Amino acid sequence: MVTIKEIAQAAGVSLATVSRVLTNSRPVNPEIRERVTEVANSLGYVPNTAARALVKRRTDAIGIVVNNLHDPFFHDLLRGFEEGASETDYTVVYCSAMGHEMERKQKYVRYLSNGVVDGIVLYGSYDTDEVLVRELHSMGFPFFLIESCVDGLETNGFLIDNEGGVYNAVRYLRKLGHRRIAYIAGSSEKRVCRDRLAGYYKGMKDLCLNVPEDYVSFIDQNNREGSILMKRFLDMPDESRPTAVLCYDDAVASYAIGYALEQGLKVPQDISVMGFDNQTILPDNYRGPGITSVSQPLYEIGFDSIILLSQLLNGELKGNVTRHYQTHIVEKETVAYLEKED
Amino acid sequence: MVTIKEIAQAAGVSLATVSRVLTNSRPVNPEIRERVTEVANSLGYVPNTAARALVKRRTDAIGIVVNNLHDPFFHDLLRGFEEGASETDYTVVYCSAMGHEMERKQKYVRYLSNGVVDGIVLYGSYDTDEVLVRELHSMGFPFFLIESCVDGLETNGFLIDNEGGVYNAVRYLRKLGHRRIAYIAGSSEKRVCRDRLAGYYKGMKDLCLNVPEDYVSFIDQNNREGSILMKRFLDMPDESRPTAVLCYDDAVASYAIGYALEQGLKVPQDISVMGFDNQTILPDNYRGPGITSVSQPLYEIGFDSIILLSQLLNGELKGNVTRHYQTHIVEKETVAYLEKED
DNA sequence: CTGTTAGCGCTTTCAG
DNA sequence: CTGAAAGCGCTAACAG
Repeated sequence: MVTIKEIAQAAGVSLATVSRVLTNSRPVNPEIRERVTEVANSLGYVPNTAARALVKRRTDAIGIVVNNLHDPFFHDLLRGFEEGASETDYTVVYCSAMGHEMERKQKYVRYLSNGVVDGIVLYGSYDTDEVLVRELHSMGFPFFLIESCVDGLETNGFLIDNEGGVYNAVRYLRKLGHRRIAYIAGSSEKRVCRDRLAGYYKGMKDLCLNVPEDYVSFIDQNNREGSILMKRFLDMPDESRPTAVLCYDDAVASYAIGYALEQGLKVPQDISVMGFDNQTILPDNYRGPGITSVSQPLYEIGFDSIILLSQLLNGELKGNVTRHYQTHIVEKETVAYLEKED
Repeated sequence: MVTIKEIAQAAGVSLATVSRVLTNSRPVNPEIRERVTEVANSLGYVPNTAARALVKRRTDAIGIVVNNLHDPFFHDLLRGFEEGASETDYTVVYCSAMGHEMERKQKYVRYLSNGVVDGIVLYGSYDTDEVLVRELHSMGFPFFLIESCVDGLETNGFLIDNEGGVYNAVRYLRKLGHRRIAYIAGSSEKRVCRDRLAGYYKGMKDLCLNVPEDYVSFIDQNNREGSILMKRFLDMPDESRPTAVLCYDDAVASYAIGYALEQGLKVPQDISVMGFDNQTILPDNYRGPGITSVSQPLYEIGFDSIILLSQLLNGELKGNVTRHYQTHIVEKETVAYLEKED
């Protein structure tokens, strides 16, 4: 490893001078400046991030921590992060925890938050993340939450109106004539999923629609279970079988639709299905009809989070930033108009 | 920020003792050990990564650098990286350069390679990456290349037999009766693309098949161009129109097929199309038939690269590691058997 | 078993 | 404009 000490010796100047040249922090005799630059280049000098971070207490880097980076759900968000990154001078690094693994997520956050990056964007609403958030908060470390918040803590972040999104979806289905609307819910360990489920209940209640107990089912581990949950709905007797299935997630919707199609049914003619997120890319190379979905602006959220965090780090932002994003329904091909119903 | 100094004061011991407790590096009186641990916890101590890295000259982290992390191409590779990461104790971070941006890639590599991670996995075969590779090499920094190599440099890495893969694809198509086989090639700035194209030419030559000049066309910027290149093939007169189009990439194949389908043609009945990579997820929510493809073991490559790099860092590997992965053809739905031809 | 001390590589006062 | 020196937070000898 080449250090500034070696450069100083080779150029016959002091450490301080080399540092000044390399960081452009103070005027230096042009001749010396050139000599030092030359020596540094010829020696292949690369500044030591750790040493610099230690003394400057800043790294000019931002970290992004998510679960399951490979999930196609992240496609749009990632595009946003990447575009955002190229708009700032910050170096951007990503960390991915598998599954719900909170230990690893914590490990990543700790690794990053002390001398590796200046700020963190944390994505996700697992309840277990609360520990991390509190830790970051009490350290006074700058961070930005997406889809997450902790009671009683003033934090910067973006929230999506998940409850309202599903609520509107229920109304939308009702307007198209549906009354028997079932729901596939996500893990109750995620606030996002609970909010969406609440939106479903609220919508059904406000529209005076009946919610039989077996109209709500939960994904346990994996979105693939969407297919078996769909089977349950389809196996119900004609008079009680739902005419529409609302899914907390496009991925689940894709598996649910996939199952129906496999059974020789037509979507939406035989059953309507609706998702959430309006993901541009779906898992397992889904090839069914375009999924009508509650859309959230994932690209913008990714992009804006980087921009805002960088402004936060530069002190360009006063006070806390909390932004609420609204959703809107994107009509595609999986919801049918119901002529009339009993 | 809580430092070990503060802990030392609060616990009434020396810095060294605190360090010993926290790193478990040496025997410490159990009573003191407990007291220190307690104080550290109550103060919310988190070790400073930068300071530790500086003195230990190791961070127990690995960096992965790619272009366009959001590209669905990376899905399988990412899964491999993530699984690999959870098998080791290394912290794994990802960096993504947009497009071909070599400057940013270099910036990331420099950032990482000095006090942030102990080793880097570099993915990609852009010719411009050679500079980075040489830099890493001359620094003596441990790194691992996927799909990349530099003439005259002994490096660790994985290579895929791209040329052989396309060569076999040509033979496969020929066996099914195809003689008029066209090729859509990728950017000639990537060695991978050049190798695949070479495989095409070699295959065509060995099988004594004619390659009219307009049978080979190049993607310029974006894989979406696959559709206009397909149009060119389809617009050719009956007697010279290719019966099969071989694409350097599944993404391109998906756009090419998409165009044909839009024109009301049937794939493979009207034209056969074949891709490369056997990606499980395709861009823009492709919904055509399953693409017959030359498969490379992306998941394994991702997984193994992490494992091997970690072994390399732990000195468990002697000499350089270079592994060659073979490809195999995965038959799906986009290639037809040609009854007979003129 | 514990404390003191010397750095890791770099930036940044403070003198000159 | 330049150099000497202090020190960022931590670990690793080296003494005790």
